[in-house]
Amino acid sequence: MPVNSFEDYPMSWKPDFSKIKGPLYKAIAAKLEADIKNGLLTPGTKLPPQRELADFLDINLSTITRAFKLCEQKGVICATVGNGTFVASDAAANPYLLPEEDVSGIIEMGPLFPATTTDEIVAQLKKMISEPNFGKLFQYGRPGGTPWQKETGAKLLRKAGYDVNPENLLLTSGGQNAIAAILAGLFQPGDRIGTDMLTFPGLKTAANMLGIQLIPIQQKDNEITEAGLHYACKNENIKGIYVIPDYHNPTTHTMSVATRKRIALIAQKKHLIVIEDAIHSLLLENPLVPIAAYAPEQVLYISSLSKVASPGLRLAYMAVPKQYRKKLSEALYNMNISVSPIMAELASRIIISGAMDNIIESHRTQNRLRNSIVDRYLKNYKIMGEPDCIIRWLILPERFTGESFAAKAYQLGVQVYGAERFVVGNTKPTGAVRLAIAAPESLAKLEEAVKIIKKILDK
Amino acid sequence: MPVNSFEDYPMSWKPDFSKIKGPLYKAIAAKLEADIKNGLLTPGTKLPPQRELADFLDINLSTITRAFKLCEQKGVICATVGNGTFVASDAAANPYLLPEEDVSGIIEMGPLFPATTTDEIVAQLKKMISEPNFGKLFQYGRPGGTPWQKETGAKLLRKAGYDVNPENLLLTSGGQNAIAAILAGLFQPGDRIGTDMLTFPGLKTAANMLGIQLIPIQQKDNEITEAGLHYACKNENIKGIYVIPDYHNPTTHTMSVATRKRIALIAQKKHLIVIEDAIHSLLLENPLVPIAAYAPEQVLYISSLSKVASPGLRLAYMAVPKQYRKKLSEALYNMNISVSPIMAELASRIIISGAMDNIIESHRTQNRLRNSIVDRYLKNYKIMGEPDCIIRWLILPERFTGESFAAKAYQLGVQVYGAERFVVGNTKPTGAVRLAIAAPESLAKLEEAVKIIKKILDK
DNA sequence: CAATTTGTGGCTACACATTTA
DNA sequence: TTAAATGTGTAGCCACAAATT
Repeated sequence: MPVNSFEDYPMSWKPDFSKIKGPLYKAIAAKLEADIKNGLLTPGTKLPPQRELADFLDINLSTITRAFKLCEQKGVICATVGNGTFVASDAAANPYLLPEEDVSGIIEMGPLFPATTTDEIVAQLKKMISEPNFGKLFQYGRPGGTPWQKETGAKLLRKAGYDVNPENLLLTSGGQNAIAAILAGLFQPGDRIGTDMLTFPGLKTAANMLGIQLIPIQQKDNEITEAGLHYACKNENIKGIYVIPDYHNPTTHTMSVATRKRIALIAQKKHLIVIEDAIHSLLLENPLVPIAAYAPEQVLYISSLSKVASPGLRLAYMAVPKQYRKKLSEALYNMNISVSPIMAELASRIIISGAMDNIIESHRTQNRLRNSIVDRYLKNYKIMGEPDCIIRWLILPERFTGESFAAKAYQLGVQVYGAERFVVGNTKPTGAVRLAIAAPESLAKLEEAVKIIKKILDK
Repeated sequence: MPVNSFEDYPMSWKPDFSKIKGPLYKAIAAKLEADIKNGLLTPGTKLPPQRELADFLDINLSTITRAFKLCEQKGVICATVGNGTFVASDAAANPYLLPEEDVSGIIEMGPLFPATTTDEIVAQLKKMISEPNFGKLFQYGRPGGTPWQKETGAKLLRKAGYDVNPENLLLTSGGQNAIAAILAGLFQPGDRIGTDMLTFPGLKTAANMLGIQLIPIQQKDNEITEAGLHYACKNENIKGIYVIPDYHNPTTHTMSVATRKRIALIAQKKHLIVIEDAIHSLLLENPLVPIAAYAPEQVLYISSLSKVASPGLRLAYMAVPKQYRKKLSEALYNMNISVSPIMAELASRIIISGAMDNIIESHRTQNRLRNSIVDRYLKNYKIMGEPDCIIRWLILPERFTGESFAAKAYQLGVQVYGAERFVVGNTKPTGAVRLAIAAPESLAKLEEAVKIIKKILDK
């Protein structure tokens, strides 16, 4: 029985556990999660201090801590020493960026579809298929890729500004596959990874599934600060960081050389595992040198073909420091055994033949064209993103939140994603939406969508 | 300081923690793991009781328990109430069944390569590629597959004796991918899954990576017993089971109908998640009805194309009960986004066109031919496995362990895998080796390998 | 069948470090 | 700068239940 009555105290959460059965801490965690999911506790709400709650429930502080830890690992709350515990900002948002099942009537600017140029790929496949030994590719592939596939991969990465030894490459079934392998193979449940305050939702969902926590790192001008990174290392005990150096998803920001060098240096000193997602790097005409080049022993550099060549290839190249190679090969094996040998071979030929250059160039042309349409209509609004980029980041007027704008747009026939989907931890979401400019099936559809967006903004 | 001196007691492990820094339980766990890995403690060794160790080290019992729990989750020890704690039987074996990097001079009968018949597949691909809309397949695929791909998948599963609603199918990038998705999506670290005493190593490694424990279930005549399963539910608190009903890997056993029904019934009663790996089922001319058919709401049924069509397709069909569909789709998305749309389409056409029947039939013919060679030489030994099966399970004379035989065979130029690689928990490994009869590149090579094996046995 | 052995898991106690005021 | 607020993590206590003797 509580010694004091707390009925007068303003506590944001006053659960009742008088008639529960089973472990207390699990019941508390379950109730907390349920109350968040059903909207009783809204994102950003500050929970009562653990001590106060323990007192109120007349149980030990540690029992609350354990309950809260469970919820924190599920990503529904965020706790900071000295500051308190908060309901996570994205607790209510759906982080899975899947295309809608029924898209009739809706112009899709949500999922990150790239421009489509497949003729050269099909041509290469046709050539390949008529060769006498082609059938052999339907047998097992080599886990992580063959030496020649790695060599062509290295050739591609060089175009992105990273001169890597082919031996250090592993092939994966796409960028997401690489990320999942890194998380499952190099991290444990409960481990922490530092990220930008807004980041790629595929990382969020994978980390969440594997019980790995994402910690937003303090930023200035869209870049991680040195102090913020040091802080996260020392006080948040992060084991690694995830960054998107070029055309950041969703903010489109390209990281400065100074920050790249700084991150590399700190990573080396603190033995951080750096996940460098170069998802868009090949879209840049003159890519900056990646962090991986400054700290090759610390950085897992991922170069996916989805956005620069074709998502259907389901292929990415990952540069892996020697110290992590064995664990990562095993993780990839555990998840997929090997990449598709046909796709791996096809990709190699596209790279070697020079077709890849044409493909990338045609993507750029398409992207520029589409961005010029976007600019034509939205130039008076704050809209981030460069001509070669496949996304734009629209900062909204005060009166909108990301989600409210997205909902309005959906009503009028355009799907966009609000900032809430990209938010990490208890970062306050900015009022912004991401526009996937390459997703609409035609330029006309894109124009139609942009007009609708403009109309909402103008109103 | 310990009150008593334990120097006279026969303790199998007497670590010293007088000058450690950092958390005690972590130090204990690390030391234990290290002593197992470096061979100081051998597989099967009984460790001192937790109480005794706690007394000896003059610390609390719970601290030992916590340390042991860490090691148990890594799979290096196995604890049973009332019985004690043992070093895991496979703590020293390499569970990754990868082909050797340098295979020169060695006949490969280790990794589970299937027979190779690719002409029909290549022909289908050629037809497909010349169609006008082929290029569209290089865009993003639908996560989990398109409706028509699911329908053809259902058609295939019907051949294996499972009449499933296409809606309940998900496509995965192979059988291992399906397993990984199930483990990551439906289980938590620390959860337990019941298995046979010997099982597929790909399950072992994936479970190990994800912190999921495998619990061997008591068997009789190579089949899980009802009592054993009840026991595991009640006392080991298993959340699911993993079974290979047809041509079990590695023992080649095909499960009786009675046991299938029994497992289905218990699964329904105890709400077990049943993972039914039908990896070889399509190789049987008249497959038995799977467990899934008796308990469709409990069973995840996996039908991979690797062993019956081609590993290069990197494709499997998974029948998923409605209650698990969302979580599994998300898990697959987190690991791979989607299957390769080209491979999925190709597989569908192979199935619809009837080419799949020819492919499977030609695999059977090849397998029978190879098995007849094996039988010719080894008929006087205890060798399990039927004519259509791609593996054989050779029970060794007393004087061999699986590993010792495998080592001897390797010396003489044949790679086979010893029982140790398949063992779960602290099961005592039987003296046996698995022969992958379809792996040698030619019949001549197979014959050469079998001769060598016979010579070792005859000696 | 009873006593003993042995591991399990929940809750508690407490020292500590950081953040905020 | 100091004191109060607040979360973290290790170690300890204890009731319990299964397996063995």
